[in-house]
Amino acid sequence: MTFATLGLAPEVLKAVAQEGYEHPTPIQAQAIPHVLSGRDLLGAAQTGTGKTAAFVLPILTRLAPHANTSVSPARHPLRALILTPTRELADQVFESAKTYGKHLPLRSHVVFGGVDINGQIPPLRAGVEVLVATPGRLLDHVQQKTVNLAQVEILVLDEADRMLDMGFILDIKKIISLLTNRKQTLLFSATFSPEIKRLAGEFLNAPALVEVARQNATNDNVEQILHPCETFRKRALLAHLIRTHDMGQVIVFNRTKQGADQVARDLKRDGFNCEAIHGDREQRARLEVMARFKEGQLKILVATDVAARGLDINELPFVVNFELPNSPEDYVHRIGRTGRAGAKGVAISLVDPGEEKALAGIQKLIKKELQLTPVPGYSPGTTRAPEARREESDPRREGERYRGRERAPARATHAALEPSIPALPRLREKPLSQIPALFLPPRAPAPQASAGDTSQD
DNA sequence: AAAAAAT
Repeated sequence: MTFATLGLAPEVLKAVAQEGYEHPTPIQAQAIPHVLSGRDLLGAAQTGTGKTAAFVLPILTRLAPHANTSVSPARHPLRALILTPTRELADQVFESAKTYGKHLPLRSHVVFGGVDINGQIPPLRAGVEVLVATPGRLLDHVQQKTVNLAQVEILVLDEADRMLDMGFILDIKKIISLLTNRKQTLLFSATFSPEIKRLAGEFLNAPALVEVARQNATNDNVEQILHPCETFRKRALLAHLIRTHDMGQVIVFNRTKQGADQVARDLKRDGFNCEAIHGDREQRARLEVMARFKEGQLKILVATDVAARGLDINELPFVVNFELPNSPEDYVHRIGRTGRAGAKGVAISLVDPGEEKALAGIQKLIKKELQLTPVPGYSPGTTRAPEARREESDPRREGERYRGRERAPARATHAALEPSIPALPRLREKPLSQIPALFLPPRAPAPQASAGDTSQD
């Protein structure tokens, strides 16, 4: 199967080829013909499956025959609208539209909050065929009459589950009510709650169903490791894990913005190449941090759940949950940042005693029993230093207890834990000098150098 | 109870 057989416009195919893509991913192969045919679509897919291109490519193709180069706004009616939950995702989808539409005389634009609205107005006035937006700022533009939605034919609701979680339902309904010329609606969601089904039932017309990931299930490519850890030891354990695993790049998820700042500050102080991203940071800083992380220049991204969904980062090998998320769905999304497109990934979660309830919810959602693996020296009841661990353990004595556990896996609670589970299988003890990637280059001794950059604005 | 998103 190649892109050429899918019926995409030659200009689009050219851009796809220039990006180095030859073969569509499963969701692209399934979705593109449906979108081209004009049918509504319900897509069950996480980001990283090639979902964005699965709708961007056929939408550009559908708009292409009518494309013209006139500068008159009347001749550039807005025809495709893509709504996303987060600003970063909007920007990312926009980049994709720009890239794949570069050989077409179509205009794309993106609007989201957190940046000056005045800068967004001239391009809108000049006319764009494709607009990517977050709901709040789009409605702001609608009120200011800087955008007219009446000619929109194609609507995409990207990460619809997230938009509902974030309380966008009324905004979305309001926006849809303004799309009086809507002919085709595409709805993508990673999970399928009753609310999503209701939304789909209300706004989709006999949709084609395209599914690439199992519903509410975690990717088998992701190895899930959980370490019990007292809250106050978590930061030390995190540093230990980063030092002893060859992580390459990693996102460290936190539950709160303050927590993310704190962790980032600590890691930075220890010389780690890291930055925090969360909703309290300036939009410009958020975009900058994301850009550096995607380039590979930044190695450790300390994030809240703003980064849990939608961000498409190539081949991210590791994800760490410094804290478990408040909602079990977010756990699925977080660990979905790794193990992408066939590659193996590892998701490590640090679980303190207060998080057992959250853990139970996660296990219920993913229908999978998760084992807690203590890390000696960091987990409750384990006191030996990590270095001393392997030699000192008595395999036979430990084995008895461990084998019993394997036959009837203990529920993953602290109460069930014994301080005796064998060493981490993946632990790679390497001299720090051999894994410099995670560290910043040594800088000139400037006493003030580390102050300020991650702290809140 | 937290995060995200319009100001």
